[in-house]
Amino acid sequence: MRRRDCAAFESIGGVATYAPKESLFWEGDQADFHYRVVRGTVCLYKLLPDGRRQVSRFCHAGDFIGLSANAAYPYTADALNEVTVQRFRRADLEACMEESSTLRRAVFASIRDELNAAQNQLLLLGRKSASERVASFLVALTEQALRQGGESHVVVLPMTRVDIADYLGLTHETVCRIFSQFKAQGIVSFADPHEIEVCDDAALAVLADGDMDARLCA
Amino acid sequence: MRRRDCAAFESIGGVATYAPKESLFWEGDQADFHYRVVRGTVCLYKLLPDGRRQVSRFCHAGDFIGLSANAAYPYTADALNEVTVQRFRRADLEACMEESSTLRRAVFASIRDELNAAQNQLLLLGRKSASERVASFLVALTEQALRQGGESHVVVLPMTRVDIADYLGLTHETVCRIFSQFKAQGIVSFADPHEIEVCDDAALAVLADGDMDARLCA
DNA sequence: CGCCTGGTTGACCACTATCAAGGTTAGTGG
DNA sequence: CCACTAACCTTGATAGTGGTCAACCAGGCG
Repeated sequence: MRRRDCAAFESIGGVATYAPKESLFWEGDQADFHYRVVRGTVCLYKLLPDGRRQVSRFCHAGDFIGLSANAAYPYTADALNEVTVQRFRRADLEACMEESSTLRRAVFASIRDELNAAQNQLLLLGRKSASERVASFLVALTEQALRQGGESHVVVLPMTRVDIADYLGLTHETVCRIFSQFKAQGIVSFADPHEIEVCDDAALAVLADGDMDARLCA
Repeated sequence: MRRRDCAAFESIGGVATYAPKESLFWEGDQADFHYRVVRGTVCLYKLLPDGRRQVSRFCHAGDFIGLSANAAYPYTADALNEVTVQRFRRADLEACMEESSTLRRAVFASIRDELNAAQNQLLLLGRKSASERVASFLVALTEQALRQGGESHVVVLPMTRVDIADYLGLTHETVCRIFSQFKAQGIVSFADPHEIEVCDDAALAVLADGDMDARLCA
């Protein structure tokens, strides 16, 4: 989105900040606002009545939140760390979209990316083993770090092991064990559990989806 | 979408038919077309290199296919039975969307529904037990049958046990076993494995997500 | 008639969840 | 500055759900 195309868009959005563990909204709340992450990481999740939790997405700078909502939010959104967001009244964003085809395309592209990511996650949850899931997670994080201009192979994890487990459909114990196993195999290395250095990204890519071709691209 | 709002939309779409097991397109194909199902059921799925398969959606009459595609289709689409679709050149549909805000809203609502469904499926695959998955599947099918004006409690399954298993992240043996178990418990009943009568939809709803409140709604 | 696909059921086993204990770190209050 | 506490992380032992392997049945089609 070029600046001039979304002057109205920029103007309708107020800025809000949230402390770690604070909720932007709860599943079932009336969805009056859309959000866009400016800084920090937001965790979106659904709960079953007995407390089982599935994290559907971690949102980083630039990501929209709430685009898929109908009347009510279909998930809860928690800030994982210090988070800054733009916040728009839904009606305002929709009005703006009527005006600007550029904004329309941006929003459309965003929701399409979200859908693609969800479909990849379906494959992960439905068919991958625990170590494949963790490897896929690390691969996705390194790719994201690269896109954001990161140079080193160190991935920063703002979320806890429980958050990761609830994202990957595992338990936190299993996530721990597999991180340890990858460490023992020399695939990753870390002292701080929230800063993981990827030592062998080719091996990780192979583990992620059994694709031997990934090695050729290394 | 009212008829007059989408005259152009109707006019750009050619009609195509596919035989059972025929593919509309393959994952990785250049995504030149969008589709809309008129009749029959289409199965969308992704494959891992070793052949493991995850069905991401079954598409019925009215569903759009391919809206989430970027340059390439992110999944393969197979006809499960005799299928009729409308087929649009992507560029044409996009041009039409620039013109008609009604079409835009319809497409947007469609992709939003798809995203919501995917997020529910994430919860199912990540956190539900085998019997909860099968129960959820049957509940979704009965709800869909109701929306389509169906009166009886008989659900028609155009897909095989393998398709269901690949949708629910299980094996076909497990799906069979749980159908048999539900039958033994008097929750469903069937002679033909593709026509399942739901005898106790309240029990099914409870099984689907452990929500005891579902009983109150019965 | 015989093959092939799809469905069902059983026996066994592996992967990952569960339960449990201990370690580390950060934050808090004395 | 240090003791205390509460999260969070890690590792081990055990168990259970669902996968794997195998056999058999039914129906459709060449």
